[in-house]
Amino acid sequence: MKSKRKVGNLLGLAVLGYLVREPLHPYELSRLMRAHGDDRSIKFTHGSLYMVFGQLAKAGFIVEHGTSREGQRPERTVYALTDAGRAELKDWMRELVAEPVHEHPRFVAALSMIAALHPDEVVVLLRDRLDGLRRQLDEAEAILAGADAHPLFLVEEEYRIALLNAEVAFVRHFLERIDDWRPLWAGFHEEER
Amino acid sequence: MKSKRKVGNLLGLAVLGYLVREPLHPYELSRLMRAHGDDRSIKFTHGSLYMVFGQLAKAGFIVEHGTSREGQRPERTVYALTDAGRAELKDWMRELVAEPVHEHPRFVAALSMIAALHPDEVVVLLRDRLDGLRRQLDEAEAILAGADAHPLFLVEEEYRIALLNAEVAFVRHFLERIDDWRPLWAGFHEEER
DNA sequence: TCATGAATAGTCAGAGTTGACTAGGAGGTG
DNA sequence: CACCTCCTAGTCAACTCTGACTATTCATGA
Repeated sequence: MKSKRKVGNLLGLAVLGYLVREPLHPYELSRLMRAHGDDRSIKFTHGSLYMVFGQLAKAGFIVEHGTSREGQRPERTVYALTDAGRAELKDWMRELVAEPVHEHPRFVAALSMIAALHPDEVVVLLRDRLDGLRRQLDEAEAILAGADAHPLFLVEEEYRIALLNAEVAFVRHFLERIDDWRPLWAGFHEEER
Repeated sequence: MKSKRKVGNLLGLAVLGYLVREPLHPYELSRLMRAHGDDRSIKFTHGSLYMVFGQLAKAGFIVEHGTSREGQRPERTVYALTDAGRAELKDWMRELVAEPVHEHPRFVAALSMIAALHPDEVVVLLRDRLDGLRRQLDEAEAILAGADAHPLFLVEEEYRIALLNAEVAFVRHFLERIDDWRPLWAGFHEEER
């Protein structure tokens, strides 16, 4: 019942998604994705891209579609999608949309151990965090405002903004309650001079 | 300027956080963490725990504190925190609380390629997702209601609930707008029979 | 009392990931 | 026209992680 995907890296999904339109070589895809800002949505380094192409080929989702060369540049291996690849793309997308998965954001880890820091310090740190969240919100809103694409293609940025706003609200609420908890909380830190 | 932590796995942070109270051996910590429900906050498998103990020891954050044995059970290696480990715990916690980091949830990847699916199908999938989110919310709320700990020690569950609610609101809003976008969106899928 | 299963304690192969490195071509500058 | 830097295209070693596996002991009950 453990049926796992042959390629688990979400970068593989992006590769399938681009190859559905036209055959590409890894380096060109790398430029396309950077230009399109896909590194905001999908973790992606230059090195892992070649890995993923190899994995997708081994799994039969893509095949070499010949090589091309431009000027005296090195030869480039162009890949095209297979039918199995097209099917995997659809199936994978369906799963990702329909099934929310319990994830592990870093802030959750920190919150679960927050009592390890003194409340006075936490107040300062959370204010810093609010500044950082504000910067991320500004960045995301600038992207929404500056893009001329249809909102359908910016929906992931809207989602990110929704989560950031929720986090801001949570942190503010947390800050308000720290005073009530201070007596108990500060007690854990008494032996520290 | 790239200063990286010697141990990057957040499970290492949890280990430091527990050892600050008392020396433990890996297996016992494993039980403690499961009993405390820490697997909801920190990704954590039995195997990786031994890895992380090894890494922390190599980095000088913990040291062997002798071995113990109970009955005829196998001998257990007990570890204790060092001063460097105590410092790392504080420093790491400060970073995690103060600096929000751009992360890559799976749903963001799916949203960034959502046009690859037909809008009629997306409507169905998103309703499934709402059901799943509802289940996760019920679970989290049951944990809040059933625990008798001080709210300070449940704050990570409150954060999770805040994010889940934000996602529910986002998905509902998305569903409402699909009709407006349908003409354009369905156009991408015309050539498919 | 003997089997069965659950808990204890840990190892390890294989898969995945990161980031640094190579190596030549194109473009710009003084 | 010599030099420098960025771009193109890809490889690879080292590190990390996952999950399956081993081997022993304790508890249960038929």
